[in-house]
Amino acid sequence: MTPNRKKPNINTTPVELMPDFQFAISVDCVIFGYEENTLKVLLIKSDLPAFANKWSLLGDLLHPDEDLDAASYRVLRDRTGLDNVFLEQVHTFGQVNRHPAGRVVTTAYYSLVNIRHHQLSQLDNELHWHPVNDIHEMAFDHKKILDTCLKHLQKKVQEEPVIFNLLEQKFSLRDLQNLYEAILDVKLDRRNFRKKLFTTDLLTDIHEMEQDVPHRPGKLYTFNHARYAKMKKKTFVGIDF
Amino acid sequence: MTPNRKKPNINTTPVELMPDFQFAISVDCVIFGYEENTLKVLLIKSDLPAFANKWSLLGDLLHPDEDLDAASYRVLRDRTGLDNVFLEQVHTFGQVNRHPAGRVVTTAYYSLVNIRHHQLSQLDNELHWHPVNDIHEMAFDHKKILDTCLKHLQKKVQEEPVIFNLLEQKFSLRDLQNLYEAILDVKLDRRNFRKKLFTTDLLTDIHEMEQDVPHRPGKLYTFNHARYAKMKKKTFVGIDF
DNA sequence: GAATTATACGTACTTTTTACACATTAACCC
DNA sequence: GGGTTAATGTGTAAAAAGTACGTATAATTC
Repeated sequence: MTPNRKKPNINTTPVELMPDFQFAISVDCVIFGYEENTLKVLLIKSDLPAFANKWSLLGDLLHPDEDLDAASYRVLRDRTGLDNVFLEQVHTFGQVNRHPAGRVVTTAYYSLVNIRHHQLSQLDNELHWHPVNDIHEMAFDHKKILDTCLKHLQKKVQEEPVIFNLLEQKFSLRDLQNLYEAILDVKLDRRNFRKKLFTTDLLTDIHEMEQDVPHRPGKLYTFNHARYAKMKKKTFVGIDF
Repeated sequence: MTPNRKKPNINTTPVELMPDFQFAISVDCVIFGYEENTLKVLLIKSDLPAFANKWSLLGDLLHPDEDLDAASYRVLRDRTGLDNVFLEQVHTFGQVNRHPAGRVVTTAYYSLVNIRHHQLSQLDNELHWHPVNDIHEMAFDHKKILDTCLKHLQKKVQEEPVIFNLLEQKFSLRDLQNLYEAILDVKLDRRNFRKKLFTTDLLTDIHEMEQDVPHRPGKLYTFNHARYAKMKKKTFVGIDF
């Protein structure tokens, strides 16, 4: 636990650095979005020859004077222009040979963003939203990271109302149900879904209706952040397996 | 994401190493045990002057040719002599100044062991089991790590039957309930607890009774690993917040 | 052997989950 | 403009799970 070495500086010899301070650390962000009834993830074409034409998560190396969490926020901000978005650490991947350029341990985060709230940088023409279910091969161990984050998301949306980060501010119950179904990959009963959601008391009826839909328009709601903040956290004590 | 540098070797200059490969990575293990109706954690006296007389988690630096998970298993094996025990990654802590010796990012794991199944090394007279609730100050950011892992454990024991790792192979329902109560810090109704546990069908009645207890002896049970393995994982789909 | 204490078991009540049916509204098509 | 289509909006009964709680039994202690 204790690296009894002084902080390396420009005069530090390699021998002094070795073997403890020879690691690189990166963060990788699984940025989820939702569009056309489909859960998507933002990917970039890998810039490594070893992974030519493979898609890669958005990541970067941790800077020497940067907190780990800050690095993931930086990646997200730089790539999407978005700030103050939902971002959570999931898991750290540290297989010896996971990166061809050397020993790079990476910490995976996932983020939930509203696709329409940002513009992909014009410069980033290698950046694209991909339906999560269409992704089979990726660079590095990124498929494994994606799978891990997706499982985490599936669990999370059932425990906390983070799902609203993926929707427009105003949404119909149908939108919300479609999104749950897309993430969880299940079909839900419409009537029981509505009942359940209304008992949470977190939806505000804004007395507006959907516009330009080719069927009877549904009511629009917003997520009541204030009420959720005040909600006493469910001190769930049960055994459930 | 791409450190375009060659793998460092003994001839690599510091300038080449900087700034990417100047991190150290450690693992820290929160090793939980259960004794005298109390949840405990295995700690060691910090060997850093900066944290003299503070207690510290068991950890070590990641070796250059070692998987991250392997490092945590190594720490556990070296310290407790135990192998094949429950061990799970929880979170990675990467604040810039969390370690006085330099930039060390640490990945926290927690483990559940049976205190009586191992002997603390005679050499490790600085190693002790501490009641979790008595710990207030620790070295580094280890108190925060401990708290994070404890919360994780509290959630986990309600979702999966990992708790049996902390008990003897044979245990009474009272033992089991006491342990749940110690971990979750709640009082449970004895009758409902029994009912719930029996519906899981994971306890095997071995037709033995407690010995040498100063009251009516209870039946002893074992955890049915085989049945749990066969149990189809509860594909829980619900919204619960 | 009476008092104490913990085990073992059962039942009524409440809450949550699940399954399922019908009327309503707006767009579309002829 | 009226019938068709496809979605929204609401209600109710049965099943399952969770909660509260009473009493008999077995072993120890004094």
